[in-house]
Amino acid sequence: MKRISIKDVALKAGVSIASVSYVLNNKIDSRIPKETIDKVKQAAEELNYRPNNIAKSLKTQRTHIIGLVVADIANPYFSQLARIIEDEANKLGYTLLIGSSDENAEKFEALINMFADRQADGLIIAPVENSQKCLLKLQKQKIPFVLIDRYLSGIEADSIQINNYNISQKVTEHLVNEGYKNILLVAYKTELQHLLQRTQGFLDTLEKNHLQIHKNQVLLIDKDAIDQDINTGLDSILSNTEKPDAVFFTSNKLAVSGLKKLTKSGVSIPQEIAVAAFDETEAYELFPVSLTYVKQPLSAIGTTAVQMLDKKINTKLLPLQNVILHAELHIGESTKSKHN
Amino acid sequence: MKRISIKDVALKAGVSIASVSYVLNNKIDSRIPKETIDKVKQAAEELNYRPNNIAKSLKTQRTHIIGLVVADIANPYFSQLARIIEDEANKLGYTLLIGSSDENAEKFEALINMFADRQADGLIIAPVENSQKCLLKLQKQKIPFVLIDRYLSGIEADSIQINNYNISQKVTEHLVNEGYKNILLVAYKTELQHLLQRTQGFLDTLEKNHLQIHKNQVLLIDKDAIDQDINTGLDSILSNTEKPDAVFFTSNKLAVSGLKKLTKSGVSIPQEIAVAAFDETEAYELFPVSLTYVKQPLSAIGTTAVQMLDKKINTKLLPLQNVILHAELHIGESTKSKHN
DNA sequence: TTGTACGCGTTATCAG
DNA sequence: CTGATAACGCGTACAA
Repeated sequence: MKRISIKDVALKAGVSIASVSYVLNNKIDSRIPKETIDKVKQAAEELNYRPNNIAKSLKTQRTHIIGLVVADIANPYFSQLARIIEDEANKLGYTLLIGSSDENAEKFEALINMFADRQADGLIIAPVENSQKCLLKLQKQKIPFVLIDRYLSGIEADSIQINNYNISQKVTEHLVNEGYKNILLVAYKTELQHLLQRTQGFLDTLEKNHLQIHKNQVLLIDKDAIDQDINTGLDSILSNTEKPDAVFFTSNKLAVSGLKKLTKSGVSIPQEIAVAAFDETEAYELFPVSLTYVKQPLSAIGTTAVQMLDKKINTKLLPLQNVILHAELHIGESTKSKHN
Repeated sequence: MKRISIKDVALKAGVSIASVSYVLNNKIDSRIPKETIDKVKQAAEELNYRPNNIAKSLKTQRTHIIGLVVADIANPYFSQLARIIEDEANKLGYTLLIGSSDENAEKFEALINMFADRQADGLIIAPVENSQKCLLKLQKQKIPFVLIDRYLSGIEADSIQINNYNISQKVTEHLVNEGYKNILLVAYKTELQHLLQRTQGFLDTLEKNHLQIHKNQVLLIDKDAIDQDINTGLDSILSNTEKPDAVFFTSNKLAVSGLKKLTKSGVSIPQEIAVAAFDETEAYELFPVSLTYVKQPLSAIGTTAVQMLDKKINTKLLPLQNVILHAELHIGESTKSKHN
């Protein structure tokens, strides 16, 4: 019981291979008699013919595969996004290949190469630090791609970003307005632009509000040792005489780790310390206090990414496009002002 | 700047394409002179030759692609599992294709067909209700697959399961031993065997301990309306005179939804009602009381699934294998006995 | 409508 | 025994 090929269909229908191909691809410009069409369709049906995508790809140079590179598919931010991308990709006739880079430039490059070797039609990429050369290579190879979540300085590429600087300002402003004066920012040690913007938005807003910035204003965390750095960092800061009255975590993982730590340290939220976080995750829902957090437009990011990529795949020489989508601030009890 | 093909390498090295193929695939049985080997390797290197996987697949009938069908990649249980499977698959030289079925038999079939059309070498599948015919078709097509998480009655297939019945007994026994006498089970309305076993393990343990089973002992939830069903279900049960003193949730999503509801209803855990849950998720960590939960051996499930599948792909006529892995009970504060 | 070259490796076969 | 030739896998699309 071997695979049914187009040849078998042609034989059964009593027509040529070419006719079968035309009929099955609806390329009936050259008016093929209705009779032939019916014969072919019936034969294909009866034999349960399934075209061989591999042969098709070999000839057409298209695979209808989209590769998605995320930092870690186990991170809810990326798995939620992946799900949205999967659905949109399927809708447009693509199959999704997913890979996790672990924020590691070598793994990242290996993934990109793997996707390139598989001749994915295009890539949706959350780039990691120091992946510029890799992306440049991709551009040289003319493989269409769209950056999401992050972008890199020194790379001119299509991208979808959110208003990181702006929303970070908004969060900070909200905290300031609620009367918090010593706000701690917890951020990653990183050179990723989108994360630096979050920090910058924070700092600029403090300054704008004439709050002086001291050296412990920002706690930097190594992404490879989150729990540990949070533990020692917060321990040190909490034992200080000048404890912060609010903490702003710039990612979901930092927030989850930080909230665990604060709880374990017996800090009451928001009475003792207020908390604001980035991203949205199931975990926030089980925290006893409803959180103030930055809600990213995941659906829009995912669908836009796929649609942009699809357009790039089908159109040569499209002008670069950098879409900025807007995250919104969701206000919860965790930043309820002390003086209200 | 078009793709470099094997022909280009042969030309540059001054040998035949056959020799290039042999050298690059390390098929040097027929002792090819070292000189030729070096020339080929150098030419390939200089031209930066990348073999065309599509052409290779067309000939060899192997794609080195594994398809993974989960209920929803956005569910942390599946995304964590997917990550493990991804890593193991890569280690064995496969690329992972992921699809979400939404527990929907039609989507499920569409995914399976898509993967079959892409000629995945094998599939790792979390089957949905009423997908028997689809799996039988797969067997007829001789596409190797391994079932995970669930299995279906009426299907003889390789599978990896956990000790659902047993661990459910263990959880129930733990609750009984802690002195709880009116335990509510929250489970899905379903015919999926692995979930029924969880319920059965629960019921049998009650019986064994001479606890009478009343009609509200099990709250059945529609998977498509979890929050809603949990809300109304728990409302009704909590307003009863005979309130349960413990609740056992049989999945992570049920637990998260249920814990939200219990908290909102002002139920104190475990003083008023104890809670045990299934699966492990980040969300549990932010719940103010450390939870008692069933920890599935995700790593073992993922790696075993890939290894079994790999073996099936490479060996015809392997005897069926049903691996049972053991989940463990993790005991937290949420089931701390009242009389201690 | 149809014959057929082509996309690109793999591997059986055969000549040197 | 080395290594080149060519059939093959299967659709696509141009030329006839």
